[in-house]
Amino acid sequence: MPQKIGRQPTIKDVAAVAGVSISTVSHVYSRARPISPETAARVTAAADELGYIPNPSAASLRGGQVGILGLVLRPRNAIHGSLSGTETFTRFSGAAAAATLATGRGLLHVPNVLASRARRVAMDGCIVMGPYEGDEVVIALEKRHVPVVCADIDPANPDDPWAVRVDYGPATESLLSAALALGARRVALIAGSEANNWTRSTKTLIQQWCTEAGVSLSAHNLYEGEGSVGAAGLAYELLTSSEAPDTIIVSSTRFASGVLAAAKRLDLTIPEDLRICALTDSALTREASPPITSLDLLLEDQAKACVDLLIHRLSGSAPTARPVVVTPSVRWRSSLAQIEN
Amino acid sequence: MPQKIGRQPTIKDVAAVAGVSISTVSHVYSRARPISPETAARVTAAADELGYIPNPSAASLRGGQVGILGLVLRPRNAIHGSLSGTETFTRFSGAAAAATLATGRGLLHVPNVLASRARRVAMDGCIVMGPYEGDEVVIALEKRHVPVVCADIDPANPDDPWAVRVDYGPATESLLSAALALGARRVALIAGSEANNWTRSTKTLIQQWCTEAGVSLSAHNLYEGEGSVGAAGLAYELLTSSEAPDTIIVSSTRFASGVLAAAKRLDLTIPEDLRICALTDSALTREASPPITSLDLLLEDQAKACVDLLIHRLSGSAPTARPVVVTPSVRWRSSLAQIEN
DNA sequence: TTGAAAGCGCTAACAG
DNA sequence: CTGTTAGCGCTTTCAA
Repeated sequence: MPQKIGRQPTIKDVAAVAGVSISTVSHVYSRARPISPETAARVTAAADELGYIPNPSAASLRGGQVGILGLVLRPRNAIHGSLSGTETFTRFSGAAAAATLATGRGLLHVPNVLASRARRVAMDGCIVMGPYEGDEVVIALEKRHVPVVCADIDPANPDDPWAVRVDYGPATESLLSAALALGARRVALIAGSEANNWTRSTKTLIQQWCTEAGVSLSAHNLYEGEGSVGAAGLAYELLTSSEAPDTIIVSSTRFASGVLAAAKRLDLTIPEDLRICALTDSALTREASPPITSLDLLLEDQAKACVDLLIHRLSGSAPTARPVVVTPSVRWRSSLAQIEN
Repeated sequence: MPQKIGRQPTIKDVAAVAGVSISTVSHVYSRARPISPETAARVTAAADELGYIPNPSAASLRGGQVGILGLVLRPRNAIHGSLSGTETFTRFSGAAAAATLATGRGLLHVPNVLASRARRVAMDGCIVMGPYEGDEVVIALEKRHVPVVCADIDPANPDDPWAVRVDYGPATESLLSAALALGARRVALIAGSEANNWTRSTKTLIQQWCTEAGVSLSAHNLYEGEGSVGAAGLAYELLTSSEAPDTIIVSSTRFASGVLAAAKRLDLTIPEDLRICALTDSALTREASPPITSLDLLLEDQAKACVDLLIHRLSGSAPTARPVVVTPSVRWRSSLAQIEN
């Protein structure tokens, strides 16, 4: 019986044309059981003739996987910001896509999990980048029975075996040591306002280090959306106060631009009068004058590790014995030079 | 009857607990018909209790859409190259993701459509960026009955109503006019080797313009993978030949870096001795010394237009009366200054 | 090596 | 406003 017009051919049509049962056609495509070469050829020919393509939704309905890994970028400024401000996210997404595609799966930017108006989409598992403390997206996803892997831990869930951990310790420490060696005595931190581990953990590390080293620290939080203008204002205020810092650490690279602007306005020489460094890297710090020393968060490594870990999780295996850790490194530039040994 | 253990709750379980029929449960989620508030509440409560989530594969099986738009980046150097070389693709992907998410759908990086080992994934439609002439991916997708929208036309299919067109004419023209006004008499073009419209169309436009303007042109093709090193070699060769160009137009921004290196090696002053411009833009041209005049392909506009056009196509509407066109603009920098009027 | 048949979880007539 | 029921297209036992 020929294919009915106006309808996409189904496995039934192919079976009819090839003169076999639908289960045979199914097995030709799923390769789940041996099919004689002749039969396979007949089926393939019939399928080609009809333009048959297995329907992925139907194929996965029976409990199979859909071949899609989800990705959710949590930081509020992801995607919607301008290019330079979102380099972190484009680097991560691009690397995650490359790693996922290499496995034959697709990578999906998942529509807002918390919005009831957004479509519910099928996925085998999901990567959540930069989860907040007790992240509601992670919770919602788990409620949907979607296995999740996080890039950087949820601060409320530090022992999650299904997170790729980011160890900010070594890089933060060498940043501070270098600053100290260069004469830093009064450090100011302009951190973002997001309740994620990057913000939290670096802040804690810096506080601890300063306490131990006997270096004074004034810590400030600024919403990332304030951008360079907001940071310039705050930096100007700090730098003209009676207890002006000699070193400013910023989280976002836009904040770095702002601090640079404030320093210029005050005619401060960098790094002599003021040392600056940033806790992430982008074109804004690389191409600033002077270029700004920054943490490279190794987003490509993080993304690749997340994809690997998620696939591991999907295989049903137990978590790896030791956690997956990525250790950011410092990109030394003239705004805060490395100590020569 | 309580939910069987070890199994995800289905619509049936919810119906049983809520004491309603499965179609009622279905309609509570699909909102396809009115449900009394009380019933809806009972259903929702039961669903919450059981942790029920509608299965997206089953929901779409009936012929509905899956809420996913696919994206395929055709140029060979997409994704796999280094960051600066792939700014084009990250800009496009990021913008496409943002535009898609804004509609409540997800954006999927589609696993290799041509590889039989890659998973077949469900999608409602697909954006193909930078199709080749008679692109086999587009053909394969259409064979799968996936509606396609292209970013930039397939050179073999110039009248495709389902493509977002990129009009390179005005920008190319003003680039060349500026070069002429600055004394250009011998132009060299180092174009990429990809058989896409960007490569083809800009080359043709440049050839035509040079012929009409009586400017000599030597056109060369170089595989994008040769990068700046390859371009430096070719540029050095050209610049030391008896008929050295006074203006070099490159397609990729890596080629621009190479030309710059060759010029430096030959101690040429830019733009006095040699004028340079690029047919796309990236950090490599923005941050070069001197900065290099480039075409901004307005990837964000292209991506947004593709998402809109694809959604239009999915709605079953006829193509728009007039084609969707994006017109790139020139970013004037010192390597080739704009004419003052 | 192949076929028959029972679903997978949900949607959408149709009936009330 | 709600229930019944027949599939959506495919996978997967169970038989042969």
